[in-house]
Amino acid sequence: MASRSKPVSSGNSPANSRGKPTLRTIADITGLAVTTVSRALANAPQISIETRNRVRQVALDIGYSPDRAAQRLKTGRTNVIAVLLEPHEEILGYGTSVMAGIAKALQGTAYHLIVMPNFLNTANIDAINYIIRNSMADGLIFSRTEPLDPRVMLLSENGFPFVTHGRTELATAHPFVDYDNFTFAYEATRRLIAKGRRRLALISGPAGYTFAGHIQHGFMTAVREAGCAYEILSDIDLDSPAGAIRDRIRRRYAENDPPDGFTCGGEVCALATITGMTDCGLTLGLEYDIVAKQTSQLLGAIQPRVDTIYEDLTATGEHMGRILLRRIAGSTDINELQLLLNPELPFETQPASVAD
Amino acid sequence: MASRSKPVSSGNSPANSRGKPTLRTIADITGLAVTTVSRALANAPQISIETRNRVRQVALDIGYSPDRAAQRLKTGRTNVIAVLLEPHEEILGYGTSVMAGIAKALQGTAYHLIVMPNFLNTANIDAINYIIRNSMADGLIFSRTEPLDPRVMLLSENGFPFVTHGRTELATAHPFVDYDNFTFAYEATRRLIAKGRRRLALISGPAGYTFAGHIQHGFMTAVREAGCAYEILSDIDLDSPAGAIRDRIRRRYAENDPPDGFTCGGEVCALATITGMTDCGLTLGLEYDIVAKQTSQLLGAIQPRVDTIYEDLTATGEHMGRILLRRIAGSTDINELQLLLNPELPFETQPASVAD
DNA sequence: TCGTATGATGAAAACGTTTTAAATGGGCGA
DNA sequence: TCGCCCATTTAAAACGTTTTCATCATACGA
Repeated sequence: MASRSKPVSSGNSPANSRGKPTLRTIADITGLAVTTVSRALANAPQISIETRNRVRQVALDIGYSPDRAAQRLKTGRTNVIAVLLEPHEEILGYGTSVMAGIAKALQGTAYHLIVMPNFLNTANIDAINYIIRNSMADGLIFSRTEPLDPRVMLLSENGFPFVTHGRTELATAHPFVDYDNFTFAYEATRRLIAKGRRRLALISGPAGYTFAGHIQHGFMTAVREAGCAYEILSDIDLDSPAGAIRDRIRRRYAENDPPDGFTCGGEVCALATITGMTDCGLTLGLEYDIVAKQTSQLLGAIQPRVDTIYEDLTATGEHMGRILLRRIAGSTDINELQLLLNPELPFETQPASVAD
Repeated sequence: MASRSKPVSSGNSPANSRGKPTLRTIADITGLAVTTVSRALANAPQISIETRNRVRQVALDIGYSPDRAAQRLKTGRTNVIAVLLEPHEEILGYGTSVMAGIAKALQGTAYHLIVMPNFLNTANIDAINYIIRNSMADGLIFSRTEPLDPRVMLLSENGFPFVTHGRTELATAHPFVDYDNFTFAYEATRRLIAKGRRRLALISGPAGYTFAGHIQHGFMTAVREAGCAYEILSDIDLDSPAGAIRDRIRRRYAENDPPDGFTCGGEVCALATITGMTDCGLTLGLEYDIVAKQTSQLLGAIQPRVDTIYEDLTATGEHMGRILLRRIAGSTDINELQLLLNPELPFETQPASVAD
């Protein structure tokens, strides 16, 4: 009894020792117990509806918000989503767009987005191990999957919630959002063919990534259907510095039977290709054409004559965020955890967008 | 006595209920008290050196790492740095570069980087208020300051540690990292003049931001020194869509005395300018010149004839991170909390880089 | 031999939550 | 009237740290 008898509504005592209102503050004001307040705020059915409302009102009045550290300590949930940032993502705002999307999905939830950059250019399996072992997040998002991605395997084995940007060829299904790069490359290449181009070249993603294979597959399917000459430009890929791509194009043009149509997996690489061709005295739309994947507004304005197919990275991020939340909430229904975005459809009409 | 007598080294008991080793685990293994273990790991001088080593070894062996939530709850420190992400930062990887730099500075420390995107296009004063009130981070980083930036005022008043990318004109000094945009614009414009250009135009930052003023000031100083004709292109700025800039250039060229030299504050805007001029039948390096600020490898490779002056955003981020850590650690020495990066010097030779 | 300074360790409380288990009191059937 | 159940509410423990204060040898000067 002598120990801490309830101060019975200490009136205007607004906060605790640190100055921030806590459950205890609300308890003192309402005359309820901390337990009750906690339950009321959690909307527990066992608390009477009047009490719930009263508590909520007081919480609002004094500007209460729960202490994340305490919640995390008690529940074991971190309320954190981690995104692995790759060096390649610096270019053209890939990372920023995706993160903006993720953040959008996380808006209004208790989740925060933390960024874990991968400095070592290694596969970031160590970072993932670290995150799992120290339970630093409730879920993980990363991009650029490989067909047999060791990161996916590690996470799957540990039952750690994650979503990838990109698919794998692993037996066990896992949550992902992916852009249909096959269709992209197929359609892009067909557009070149429709423009009358017959000697086609592809600048694809870096070898080893699943999406690079999809792009090549789409390209190959289109050129074989049409029976065109084709080549996949060696020594360079989407991640190559623009200068390297430009030089490669110049070199290629000096050789026999240069391409007259380019399927480019990215904007920078399209610009670099144009630069190289311009240096050789060729004009886009006249002697050759380009169809490129577009992920920003840059290309459309700079080079309107580059035909593009759009990939909405912010939407991708938003989908990944939503799917991850579902996964964390316990969903195992793979249908609502996987999403293949269609190059044609705008964001609004995508299925998962209306799912919740 | 009956209560919890020490299990005296329960041998191979590796972890707690949740499966993660804790201080208690180490305490049980070593036979020490939790207090002692905590102190040993904190390298407290009162703990004998042998004990410290032994504890550290055991911690290493069992893969202990402290629970952030518990630390945070107890100490009130979050070990989190928040960075406010602006919409404009999607373009050309500004945000990603800066974040990569910040993360680099945070590497090896206990700090995590969390991203708070600013969706409302408003001044993000609300987000900052939220961060302060709920003590969601130990420090804050944001960019694009205004001369009388209300965010800076709010944070200063609350004594909340922060670093800005950009200066203000407020009376009370605050930590910042800034690029010397005056010198950039001054030198850029002088280069145009040196190339013989005499009708100069500027595409500056959006009105209202401090750095836009600096750029204009540098530009004006150079053109007045040389007595050239000049103009600051109205209706557009660095943040304008590339298409808008291109159109504006075309329109301007249709009028009297079009410019023959452009000082561009960014790469996209330089490319858009080139596009507009090309549309008017003009060739870069022949009829006109451009000097632009470069923040990526894009422009150099695409348009080598654009003269550029480099701003290293990753380095900027790294400096901001380091300065913020100093500030959080309690430094009030304004000399080591402010840094004006010189356009000429490469990163390695900057003062703050060697400071620690 | 005693008291005390010293160097090392330990017990317990606290941070703010959630959760398990228990208490309270009224209503109701028998 | 009694016992029981239901609807609410509460007490207390726990999550894993850090920190305040206390304990305990041991050594030391007298």
